[in-house]
Amino acid sequence: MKITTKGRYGLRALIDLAKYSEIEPVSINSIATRQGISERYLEQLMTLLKKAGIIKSIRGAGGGYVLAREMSDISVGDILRALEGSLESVECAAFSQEDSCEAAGGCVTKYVWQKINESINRTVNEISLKQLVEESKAVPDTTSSQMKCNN
Amino acid sequence: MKITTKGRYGLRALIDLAKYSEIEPVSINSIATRQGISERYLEQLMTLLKKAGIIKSIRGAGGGYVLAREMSDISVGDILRALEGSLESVECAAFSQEDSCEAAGGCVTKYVWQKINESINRTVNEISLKQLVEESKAVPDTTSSQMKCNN
DNA sequence: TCAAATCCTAGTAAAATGCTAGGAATTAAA
DNA sequence: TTTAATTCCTAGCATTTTACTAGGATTTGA
Repeated sequence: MKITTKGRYGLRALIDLAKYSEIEPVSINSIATRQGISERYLEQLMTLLKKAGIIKSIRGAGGGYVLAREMSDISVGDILRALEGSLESVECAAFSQEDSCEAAGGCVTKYVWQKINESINRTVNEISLKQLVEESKAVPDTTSSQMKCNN
Repeated sequence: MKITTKGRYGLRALIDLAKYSEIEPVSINSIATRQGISERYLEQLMTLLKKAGIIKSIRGAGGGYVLAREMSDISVGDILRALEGSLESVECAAFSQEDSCEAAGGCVTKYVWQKINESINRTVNEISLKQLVEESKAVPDTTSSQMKCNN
């Protein structure tokens, strides 16, 4: 029931990207340096975010990444699902098709998993990247690379 | 971000235990058979539930387990936390003591993790074992050992 | 005494996590 | 046209976690 480094680093990277990409594309290297994340590892996270249509890449010298759409239109849910895969706490066949699970009728725990899933997704869908970027601009700028915290 | 077999099997086992322990203690073997769970593995889950004060054990022949308190007083949150450890999606030093984390002041993602944590815990704390047992009694009895589903 | 049960410690194969490594392809600028 | 900066792609790999299995000690009702 933990969010992995993919989600944690990736969200931080994306806030960083959003802040710095208004003028020009932001390179993996610059994000990695500011955030204290391995460049090679971050590269893989950017690929996931790109596949999900959250960021766009610009290749070649002077290239980098920019947001693929408005910050206000990107939710933390979109970001975490892109990075972590489904946020479902339990993946239950009965959720998509009741009859795809033999037990569905007699399964009680199903309701528990569904409620957890709904509450997680509702929560992360309600927070937009824009909110976080604004919060981040309002706050003193601790260079993350200097901190021990890896969340 | 997944609930493991500990939480999934353990919750099912506890619903089973609650249903069958009204008259006499229920043995690991009988739960394991009804639920199609490895006896030896279930043993370890029962230890976790016991340590958490959710069930009591009665040793020796004819022994087994019973609930340590009223079903209505046991939440799914209590059960899952006992089995999975903390349900926090991210464990952040700043949650307990703001100053125990150097980054705390400048950390933005912190708010995201906290909201996810709160929503998960609120959700599972609201569901009682009693509700699930009643639901289970109301529903046709699919022997879980016959089903492929391992949730 | 015996058998049914919990209790306790350890081991272990498979999967997931969190990286690292090497180089190919693209492109702006010198 | 070369060079340097960048993304893109595939693979490898050590460590940790998961999901068990194994062996036996201990307790206790019949």
